[in-house]
Amino acid sequence: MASHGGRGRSGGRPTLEEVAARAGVGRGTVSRVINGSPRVSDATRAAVEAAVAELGYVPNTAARALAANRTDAIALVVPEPETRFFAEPYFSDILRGVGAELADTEMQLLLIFAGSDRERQRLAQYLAAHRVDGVLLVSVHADDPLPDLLSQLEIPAVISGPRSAAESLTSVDSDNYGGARSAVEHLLGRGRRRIAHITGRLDVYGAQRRVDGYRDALRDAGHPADELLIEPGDFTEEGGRRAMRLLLAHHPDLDAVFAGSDVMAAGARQVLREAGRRIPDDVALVGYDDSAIARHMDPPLTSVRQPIQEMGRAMIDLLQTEIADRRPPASRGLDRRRAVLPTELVVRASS
Amino acid sequence: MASHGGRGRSGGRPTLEEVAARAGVGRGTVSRVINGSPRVSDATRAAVEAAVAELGYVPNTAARALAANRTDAIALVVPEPETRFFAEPYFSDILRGVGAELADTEMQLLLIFAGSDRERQRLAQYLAAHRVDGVLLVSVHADDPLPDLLSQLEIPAVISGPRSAAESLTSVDSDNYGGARSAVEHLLGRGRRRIAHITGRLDVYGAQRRVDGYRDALRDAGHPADELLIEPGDFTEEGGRRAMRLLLAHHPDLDAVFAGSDVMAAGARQVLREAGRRIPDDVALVGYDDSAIARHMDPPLTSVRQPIQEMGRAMIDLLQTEIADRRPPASRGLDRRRAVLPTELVVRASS
DNA sequence: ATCACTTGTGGGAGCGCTCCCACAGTACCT
DNA sequence: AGGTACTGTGGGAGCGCTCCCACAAGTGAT
Repeated sequence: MASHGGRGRSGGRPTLEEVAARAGVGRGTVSRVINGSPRVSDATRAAVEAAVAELGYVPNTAARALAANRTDAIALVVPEPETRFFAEPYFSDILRGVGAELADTEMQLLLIFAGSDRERQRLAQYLAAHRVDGVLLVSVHADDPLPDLLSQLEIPAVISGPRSAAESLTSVDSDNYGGARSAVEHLLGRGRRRIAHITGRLDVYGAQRRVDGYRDALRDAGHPADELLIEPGDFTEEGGRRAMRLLLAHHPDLDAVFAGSDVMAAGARQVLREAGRRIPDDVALVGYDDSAIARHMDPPLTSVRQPIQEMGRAMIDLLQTEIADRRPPASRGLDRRRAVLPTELVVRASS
Repeated sequence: MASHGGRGRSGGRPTLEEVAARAGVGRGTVSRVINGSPRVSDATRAAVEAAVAELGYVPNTAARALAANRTDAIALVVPEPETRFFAEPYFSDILRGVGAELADTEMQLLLIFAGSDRERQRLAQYLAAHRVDGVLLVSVHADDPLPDLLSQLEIPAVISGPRSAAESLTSVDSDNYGGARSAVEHLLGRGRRRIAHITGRLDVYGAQRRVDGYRDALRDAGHPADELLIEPGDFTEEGGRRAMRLLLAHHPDLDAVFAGSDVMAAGARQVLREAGRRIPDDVALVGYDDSAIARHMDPPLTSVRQPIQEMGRAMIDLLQTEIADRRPPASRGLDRRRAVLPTELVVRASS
């Protein structure tokens, strides 16, 4: 286990060649062992592994990247300013999910913010230099040029939250439609009838799908949606407050609010409380994301849980496949892959 | 400006050699231009730059890393679980500061969490592979083995928040002692006399220094500190609550609280409010960090501002120096560098 | 005119790997 | 006996740079 600390006589790090000499084999064989090729006899493998341990050999990443034309690194690109990244639990949850999935890999994860023009400039340079094997995109707006840049540079990419039903990149999504439906059906089941919806940014496809789910749930239950009860938000707490104020002003009789995110629900809650409405007695409240905010809200917030961990896992899986597929200049099929993961309603005291 | 998109005929990315051929010069000359060497005539430089633009040349990072034995990347290592990273504004502030300073550099910043044993394992591998030129360490506890590992591997490192007065690594710090003094002097100036202190984790050197500043400010003003008014916290909100409860129970006559962080001040505020104490009328409250929390608290919190941006700048500066110094196997002097930056008291309604 | 230096330039060597071809050895058919 | 196939192995070539030596050309002192 313990490396004897015995480095090559030159004081530098040991190389493949030195390991090979020590193990009494050729350079190619050591390379095969290091890379887990099956075409090595057990005895040879053992000898090489012993030499590796004795010398404390660690492969030189740069040499490997140069020779193999891959970097073993992928980037998580957040096209938002850092402030939003830290403010929104969604991002850190995704990061955690991806990180967990990557933990047993050799892959290195890079976190790159591309909120400002300057940062985007840097990112473009970075991608042009092919410093990563693939890219994970989160929270991309409909008009963002990034996906085009990526396909132009032929860099494998997976997007979380497709930009539209016709998303051209491989994508991972949660079932926004189904999640919204289950939230509204839950409220209907609790006897609520005047159910408002504070939407997310409508240039985000997932937010649209939640509106669709909200509408369809009401319609299918025989209570077609009152379009006026749909108030656009923007995923921020302040947006939630603003929307809630408008809703209260125009529809004082509402008895439930389905917010497109927990953060907006938090804003809504504040306004409701200031208006003297009790939760859930007067107005039931349901959020989306099931973030830490939901658990710590007073009262605890019913919310739609997205399987973030699984989404991270799925993103990595798909990206690895893309990377592997692209290695030979394959027939880049039009079979864009797409994963949609189920959501789960977590019922708490707010509804 | 616009790259014509004309890649080498082979469809791959253009190489130095191709740029050289196009510009009618040798490979070495192109390399000199790319790396900004002054030993190139203006005419040649212009020709090379034109060729670079026409071909859309971007240097191959792996080849450069292999040949030059450097990676142009540094890591920001956070020896904490990700959750704490996202919960504490201090980290994101530091990240922002470092990121801003790095924006005009070619340097790439990597964010690495080393909270769990598994993550530390990975980090050790990572460092052993020398995948970064240097390391920025934040929030390291006194008994952490990481600094030793770094000096063993001879990886340049700068630590933010030295572990002790005898810190062996190059360090950047804010003037915790002076900051605490100014907070206490401010409270004294407002006529407060029973000033309590909720400390940070005392295995963090900066937290100790704040206690020292608190003590000395009181002593120098002729009101030696009542040691019982010093209550240990742990930088968390819950810790702030706990400490505040104890303080109120044992010292109901206190008229001011100096908390070692804004987060703890938020916890303290909650307990004070629940106990019916008005802020600042009954009890004045001062925090530390001047984070977003301080601005958004009700009432807004007086807090000691650390020049995070400047600290980030200083860390990068010092690290770059370390990296440059180490390039030739220099006489590793014992002249450990250390920067201490001044703090500023931001007075708001809470005091 | 000679020498000594400086400036700008070209290109060889080499960084530490991966990829792949060559080949020895063994096994199992014809 | 020859063919065919597969397994395990060694080592050459080459990835795209940087470093550095060599050297031509110019400059100025002797």
